[in-house]
Amino acid sequence: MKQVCLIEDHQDYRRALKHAIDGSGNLACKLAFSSIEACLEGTGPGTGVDVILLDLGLPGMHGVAGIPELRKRFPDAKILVLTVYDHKPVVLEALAAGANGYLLKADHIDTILRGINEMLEGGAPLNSHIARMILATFNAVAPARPDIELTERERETLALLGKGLIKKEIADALGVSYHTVDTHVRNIYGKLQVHNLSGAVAKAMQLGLI
Amino acid sequence: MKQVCLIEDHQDYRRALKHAIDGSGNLACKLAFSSIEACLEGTGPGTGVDVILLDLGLPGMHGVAGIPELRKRFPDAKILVLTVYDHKPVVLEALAAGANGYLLKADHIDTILRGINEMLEGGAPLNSHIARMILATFNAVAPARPDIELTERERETLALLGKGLIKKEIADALGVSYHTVDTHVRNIYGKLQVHNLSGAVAKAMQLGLI
DNA sequence: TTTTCCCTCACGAATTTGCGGGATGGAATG
DNA sequence: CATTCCATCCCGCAAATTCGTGAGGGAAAA
Repeated sequence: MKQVCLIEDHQDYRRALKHAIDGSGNLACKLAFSSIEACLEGTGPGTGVDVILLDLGLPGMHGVAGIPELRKRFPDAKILVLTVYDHKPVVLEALAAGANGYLLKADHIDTILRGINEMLEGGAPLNSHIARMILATFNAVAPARPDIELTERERETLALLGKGLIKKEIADALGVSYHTVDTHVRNIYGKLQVHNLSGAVAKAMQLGLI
Repeated sequence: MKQVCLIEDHQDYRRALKHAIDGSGNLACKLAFSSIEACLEGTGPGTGVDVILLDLGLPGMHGVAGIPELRKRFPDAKILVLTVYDHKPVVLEALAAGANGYLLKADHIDTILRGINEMLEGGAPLNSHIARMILATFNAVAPARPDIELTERERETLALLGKGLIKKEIADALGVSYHTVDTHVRNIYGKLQVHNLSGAVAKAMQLGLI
C-alpha cells in the first residue's frame, strides 16, 4: 500500500481526491493538507510518503517554491503537480524545480490515479497539452541555428575543448599534431566569429553544436 | 469521423489496431500499410488523413526518416509514433523530426486510442517513461548542481568570459585591475574544478550558472 | 582536369594564461 | 574582538594561446 500525501486548498476537491485514492486499491491517503506550511509542520522527516499530489495556487508559500522544501523533507517521494495552471513559465519552473509529473485538474480522476501509478513505476505522467508545450520549447532551441557548418574534426575538437582539455591534450586524443589542432581551432574561430577558446566554447554551446 | 492511417509491418498488430480503431466510435482506419514507401505510393496529396500511427522499425525507409516525407504528403495530419524503441537517441530524433506524440507498443490499446484523441485536441500524448526521458534531457542542468556558490563578481566575470572577452577586457568592463580578474578566475577554477577558461565556461553553462 | 574542401603539418612572435607566491581593507559573523 | 569571507591589488615565470603565413596530399565536385 503506497502512501499518498495531498496538498490542496480546495476542500471539496481534496475530499474527492482522497476518496478516490483510498478507493483505488493500492493507494492510501492518510495525509492531506491545505498548504505547504501545514504539510511541513504536520509531518516529520520519518513520515512515510511515496507520492505527493501538489496544487500550485496555495495560500502562503507557492507550490513551485515548496517543491524544494518537500524534496528535502521527503527525498524519496515522487511529486505530482496537479493544478489549473497551464502557462508555460509556471510549468517549466515546476518541472525544473523537480516535479516528477504534471497533470491538470481538468484531467479525469482516473487519469490522475493512473498517473500516480506511472510515477511509482518511474514514469513521468504529463498532461498531453503540457507535453506539447514542453516539446515546443524543446524544439524551439534547435532550429534557430544559422546554418553554421562545422567539419567533423572541428566538432570533435570543440567537444574536447568543452571538456577542459588544452590543445596539446586534444592533439594526443585525436592522434594528430599540435599544429593540426591549432589549425582546426583557427577555422572554428572564423566560423563562429570569435577570437579565443572560451568564446568559441560558449558560442558553440549556445548554438547547440556541442 | 476522423481518418487514421496505419503504418506498421507486423500484420497481427496492424489488424488488432485497425479493429480497435474502427470500433472506437469516432475514428476510422481505412488506410493501413506495412512501410513508408507503400504509404506514399498508395496515397495521393488529396487523401484525407487526420492521424498517422507510425511504427519505427520498418522494412525499407526507417520511420524517423519517413516523418518529414509524411509531413510533406499530409501537412495537417498528426503523427503518433508507436513503437518498441525507448532509447533516447531514437526518441529525441523522432520528436525533433516532428512527431506529435510517442507511445510504446507496451501501452494498452485504450491508452493508444486516448492518445489519438488527445492529439486531435492539440495535445502530445507521451508514454510516461518517454516523458521522463525528455524531462531528464530537458533539465539535465538542474540535478547535477552540487551547491556551487559563486560570488557576484565571479558570476559577472564568468558571464563576460562567455561573451568571449579576455581578462584584460573584463578588467576594463568591470573597472578593476587585471590582477583582480585573474584572482576571480582562479577562484572560479577552484569552485568548478577546472584549470582553464574554456573548461570553466563549458562547466558553468552546463550547470546553468550563466 | 582543374578547382575546391578538408585534414594535415610547420615556424615564429607577440600576447595571454596559469599558478606559485604574496598583500590590504571592509563587512559580516560568531 | 577574532575570524572568515569577499573584493581588490601586485610580481614573476613557465606554459599556452593567438595569429600571420606558409605547404602537401587526398577526395569530391565542377
